[in-house]
Amino acid sequence: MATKESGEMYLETIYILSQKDEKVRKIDVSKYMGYAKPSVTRGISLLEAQKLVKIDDDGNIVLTKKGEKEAWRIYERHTVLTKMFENLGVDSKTATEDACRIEHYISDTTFSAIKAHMKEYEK
Amino acid sequence: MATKESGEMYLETIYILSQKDEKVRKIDVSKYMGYAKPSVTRGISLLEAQKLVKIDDDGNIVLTKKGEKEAWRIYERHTVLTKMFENLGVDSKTATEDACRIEHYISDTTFSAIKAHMKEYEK
DNA sequence: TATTATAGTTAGTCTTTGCTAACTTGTCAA
DNA sequence: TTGACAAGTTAGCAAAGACTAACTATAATA
Repeated sequence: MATKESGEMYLETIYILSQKDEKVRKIDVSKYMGYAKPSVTRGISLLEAQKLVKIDDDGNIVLTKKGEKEAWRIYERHTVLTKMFENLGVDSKTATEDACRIEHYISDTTFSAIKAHMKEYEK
Repeated sequence: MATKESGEMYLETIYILSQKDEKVRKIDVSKYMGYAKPSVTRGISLLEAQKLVKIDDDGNIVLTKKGEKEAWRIYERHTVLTKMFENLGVDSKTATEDACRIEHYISDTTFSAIKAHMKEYEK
């Protein structure tokens, strides 16, 4: 899983957009992330090279099994971290922003510990 | 405080080394961080330009008031985050590694919330 | 004093990841 | 059919931040 921050953001965006809309094109990613079209072209092509997404015949971006798994991994970090920060009293906006930055840097070990703690806390 | 990850790591390293040894030179930073000497030369010169450190007549790196404050800010994040992860059951090594990556990305707001929570928890 | 090792610098390279400019392609309407 | 617009690509630039190679300068020792 050598995906780094930039790639992870593209992946997460594709994941989020495909929850909302059935079809995701590069222009959607471009608009959502606020990146120029050529940046997206390249960003996505790197994901393609890693077999994380493919482009179907109509030009839609489709997550592969592997991509889906990885995207979920990041998205889960995002939601759990956001929740944790909110539980600590941080406002929604800041909690999301921080989660969005930190999600790329937390190890599996630490994330598991956080998740376990949250589960406990929920009770 | 527009210092970013790389600069923050140099600053934190200087801070840590100056706790241990009275004098800190670039070569010490180089060895501690595992970076090549020219990288350190430039890294430190960027800190100088921001008035975060200065080089005294003997070539020692000295934190300015501003640098000291900023270094402490980062170091505190480091220690508090490490402690938090350890409290959640994460092993020392992983806790430190994660803290070290995350310390650069956490907002003041969220960090304050974490600190408050830890203080509560200590009781 | 001359030699040598260590610290530090200069110059220039590489990778990542954003950008703009300008082109191509495909669709839809006048 | 032609014109125009939107999506996407190609080519090349820029900044950050690491690197190596090779130089200089300082300091200690034979």
